[in-house]
Amino acid sequence: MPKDRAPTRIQKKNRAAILEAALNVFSAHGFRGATVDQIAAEAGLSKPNLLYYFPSKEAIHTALLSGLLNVWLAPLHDLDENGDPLEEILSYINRKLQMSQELPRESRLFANELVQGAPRIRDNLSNDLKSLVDQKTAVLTTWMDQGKIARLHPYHLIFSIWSLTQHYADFEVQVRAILGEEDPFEGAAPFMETLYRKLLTP
Amino acid sequence: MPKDRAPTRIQKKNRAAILEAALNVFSAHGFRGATVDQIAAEAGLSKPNLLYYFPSKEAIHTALLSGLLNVWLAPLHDLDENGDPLEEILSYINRKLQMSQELPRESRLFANELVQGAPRIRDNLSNDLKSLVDQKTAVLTTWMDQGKIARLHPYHLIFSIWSLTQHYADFEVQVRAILGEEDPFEGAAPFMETLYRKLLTP
DNA sequence: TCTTGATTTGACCATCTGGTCAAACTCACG
DNA sequence: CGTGAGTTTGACCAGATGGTCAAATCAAGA
Repeated sequence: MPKDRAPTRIQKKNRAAILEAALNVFSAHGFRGATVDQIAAEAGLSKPNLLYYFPSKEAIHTALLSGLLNVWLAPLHDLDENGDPLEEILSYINRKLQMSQELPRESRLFANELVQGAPRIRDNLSNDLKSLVDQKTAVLTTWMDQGKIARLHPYHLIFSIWSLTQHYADFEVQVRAILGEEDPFEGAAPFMETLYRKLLTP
Repeated sequence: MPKDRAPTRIQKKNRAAILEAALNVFSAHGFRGATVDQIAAEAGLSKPNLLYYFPSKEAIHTALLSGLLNVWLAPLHDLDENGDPLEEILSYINRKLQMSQELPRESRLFANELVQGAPRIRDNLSNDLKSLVDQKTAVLTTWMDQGKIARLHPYHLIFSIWSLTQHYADFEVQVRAILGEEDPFEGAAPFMETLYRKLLTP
């Protein structure tokens, strides 16, 4: 393990390669289903070499998840209480849908973890996520109080956005098995726009 | 392995115990994350004894999945083209939501499999599932043509129902982390009823 | 170029895991 | 109660897996 100095050129390159490989492998097979050998091979390193950069399989997973959590929550963070309510929400939905399209591995990484009870990120859920959601549902509730959007259960409104957008990444095989050649996102975007316009119009 | 005669009392009891235990373990840890020892212990059998009833870990998983696929698809199968369109769809949604509540392990079993690319049930998706969905989307399209429900992309309408209802089972930890003590399904049912009434009203 | 710290690796280890097998035990039934 | 089929188990195996370590190699600054 290198000293705690500034990372060298090689360290930067290899750490990045490892995290990229780990994202591939963990998102496709889950934590338990992924092997260190697999990640090392995909990163173009030997196993001992990989373990020179991260002390354990778990450490790689943790580094990956905590690094991505911010990326993952950014769209919700951006929801602006001073913007136009309907447009803000629709824009949030579009960003989430775009992330499902452009970052499906990240989506499945979290899905894998959550489906199995989130044993390695439970704390993040109860703390960071919970407080962010509480903050934003307060905004939603204000908008409802002002009659700017329809009155709905704010938590379930958020859940619906998450589940609908992430479905296309998390269950991509199923979506593709049913749609065949048709591009999932081409239909998804207008469907969701219609859905939330109808739902949120007071 | 016993002969292919009618199963004995002990065979029935043990096979059932194994499948029940396997449902617990596979749904909580995924195929790769589950161990035969774990399933055996949970079923109250020794590992060799378990492997006397099923030839391999994979065989248990297959038996479990194929046995549950019918249960899982039954609500969609029941969608009746001769019923009242809106009520039929709302009733389908309620049954799906109820399954999420009463059979969360089954939901997570499929979710685990799907998130990882459904390596063991790909065929079922492209065959059974695809044809059932095609059949039912035809019904939905007819209803739309007749102006009885709003015109929407029928596949995405189905996806939305799946994702919204199953979200509460598959990502239960997350839902609970955010809702706290509040019962998820108490809010989910009316939320979804409102959503789909607004969405489907022409 | 030399030196020193950073990087890489082959060999190795303990444990876990799916699966096998022969021997022992139990049960139902004539 | 004897017997043969059905059931259970301890001991075992091979391969996979996470991780270690000392030795070898490499890279960059003095």
